[in-house]
Amino acid sequence: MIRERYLSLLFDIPVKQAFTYRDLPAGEGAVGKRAAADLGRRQAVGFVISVSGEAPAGIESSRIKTVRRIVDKDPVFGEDDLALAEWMASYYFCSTGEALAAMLPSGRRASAFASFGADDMEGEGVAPAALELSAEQEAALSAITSSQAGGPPFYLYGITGSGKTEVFLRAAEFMLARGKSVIYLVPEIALSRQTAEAIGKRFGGRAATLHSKLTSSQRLAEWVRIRSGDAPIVVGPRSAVFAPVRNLGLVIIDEEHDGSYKSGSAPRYHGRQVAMKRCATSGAALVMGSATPSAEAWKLMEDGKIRRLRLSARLSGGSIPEIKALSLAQSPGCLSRELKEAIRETANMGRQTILFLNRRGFAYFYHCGNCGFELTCKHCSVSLTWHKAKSRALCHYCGYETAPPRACPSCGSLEAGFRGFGTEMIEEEVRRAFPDLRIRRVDADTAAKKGGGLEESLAMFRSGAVDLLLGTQMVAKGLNFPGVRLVGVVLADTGLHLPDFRAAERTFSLLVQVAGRAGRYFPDGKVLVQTLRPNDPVIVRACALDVEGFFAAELEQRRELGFPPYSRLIRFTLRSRDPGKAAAAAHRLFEFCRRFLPPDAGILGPAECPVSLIAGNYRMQLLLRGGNMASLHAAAGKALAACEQGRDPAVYTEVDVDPVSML
DNA sequence: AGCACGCCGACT
DNA sequence: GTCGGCGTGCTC
Repeated sequence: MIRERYLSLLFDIPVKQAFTYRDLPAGEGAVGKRAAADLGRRQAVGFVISVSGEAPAGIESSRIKTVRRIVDKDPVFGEDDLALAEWMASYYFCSTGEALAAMLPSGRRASAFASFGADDMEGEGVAPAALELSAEQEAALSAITSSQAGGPPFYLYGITGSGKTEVFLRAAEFMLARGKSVIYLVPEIALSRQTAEAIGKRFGGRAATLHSKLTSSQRLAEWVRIRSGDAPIVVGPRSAVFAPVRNLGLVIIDEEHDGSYKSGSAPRYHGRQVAMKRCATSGAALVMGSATPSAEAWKLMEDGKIRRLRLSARLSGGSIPEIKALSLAQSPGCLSRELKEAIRETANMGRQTILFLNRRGFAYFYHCGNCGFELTCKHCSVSLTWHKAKSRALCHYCGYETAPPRACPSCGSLEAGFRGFGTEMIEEEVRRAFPDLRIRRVDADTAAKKGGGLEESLAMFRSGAVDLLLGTQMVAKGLNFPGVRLVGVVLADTGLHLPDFRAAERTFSLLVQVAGRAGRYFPDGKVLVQTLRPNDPVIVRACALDVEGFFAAELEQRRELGFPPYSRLIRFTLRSRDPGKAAAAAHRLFEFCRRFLPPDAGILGPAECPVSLIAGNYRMQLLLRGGNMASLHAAAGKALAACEQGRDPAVYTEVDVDPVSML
């Protein structure tokens, strides 16, 4: 008689516990495969992490169900993958099942794998012509190719157009030639088409690209192709860091500073952190690059823990464009006289303009000039934004909308209304000022329309059918087009005063990236930055492209305030319908943290989150801060475990290790 | 995370 | 009297 076999399954649920099932009679269950099973009243796919002949202790035999079906013929994860998932689970306080789900192809969202064949390459070519490398590029490449396993990571630091991509590609070629695999991370595949195309051209059928618009069968097929070794180079966003390549030799992180490398939902991992872990265990090299490194990376370079490879020369003779800050303080509208003149001049030359804005909507907030009242969302605490096309005020967090009051609801004054700059408002002003120009607006609203509003707009812009492109960060894609001469940043300081210690870093980075790209693609052009504070050092240094100066000042400030990179953070968010319960839970957690925290570490809060109410949930936050992540982490773990006993079930606790966004 | 069970407000 | 809101608890 065949002995019964028991499978231990992990599921993609926030439950840190394995579930035992009986294997099918044929005994197909094996470690590393997925199994469909009844979990409660629903069916779910779990990951088999162990097989045993012994009945498990601590559960009556009658409660053990039999697995419905074994999904995979061959295992989809191995011991090393499980080890990585377990590391993620402990580091990011998620379940191992959630970590595995993020790593594997049928995981809930995003990550899809597609082959990048020659037929996929449309659009203007990114010349893969094997030009000779500059001396700096050569030096950087040889530093990377001669590195030893276990050595420090490298950082290609240089302005846009200094040839980082070419060094990345050569380093990749070097690894492939030695039979090793390469993972090439890019911020968001939609925003990195150029890079994806360059890699597709360079490596053809050996490259796989990940993106979200694929069927699950295509996904799995590509995943198998990568795992089999047929696609030794993989390009994709943060989830590509899990690509099941064989014999990993190199991980590249392009635009390292980009916030999209940090996952916004469980498991809240950082692609850079996972890459470091994978490289450390596999002995692969790690190379990052950006014109505007993150403050964390900059500090590591200063300390010599990351090797900085500087690319200072601008290739192909491109010069840096004129970057000028314009004060908007006196201007009645949202376009200064000088910006209007530049738009006119550009149009007269038959060239194109891009206007940048980092906020959507017609206006920012409802503001009463008499009593100072602001209209905010009744579910969330953020300002409502006026959408003229809908004639409604709406909340960008929960979607609540309402008709805006004519008079101030607080004091009845008629001096109340919407103030600020949004894409719609600017569109209106630009259209009024330039009725003869063909203007197109691109933002989250227009891009969300199916039929590819964004792609269509960009195609029109590229072909010259549009004179002026207007929109949020996503119009950055248009910066690659040769017809562009003028880039206007409508209000540079909008992000500067957010309640986030990284606000200056992000504003600086955005401005330098915009200016750098503008310079790369139209060196004869102009970048005009409108600001209410033309003398703000962040704006001044951004306009001067003074990265060193910015970080010298910024790091000094971070050091004084004790923020990263001079400390590490763990953020707890406690949310509940009931503000009192959220606050009580936050205080309870605070007490436990205080008990377990080492003396050199501190606690910030508990305090209301900067956005204290989202979709009817009150949010409190608690920040643990310390110089040593290991002890901080241990204390957080103990505090959370202690909180489990007698916790209020009406409060949800979220943990974010190394948070990137504090909003 | 789902998903059901369960206990309080406005409808045929 | 029921339909349905979402608060609470469990999942081998």
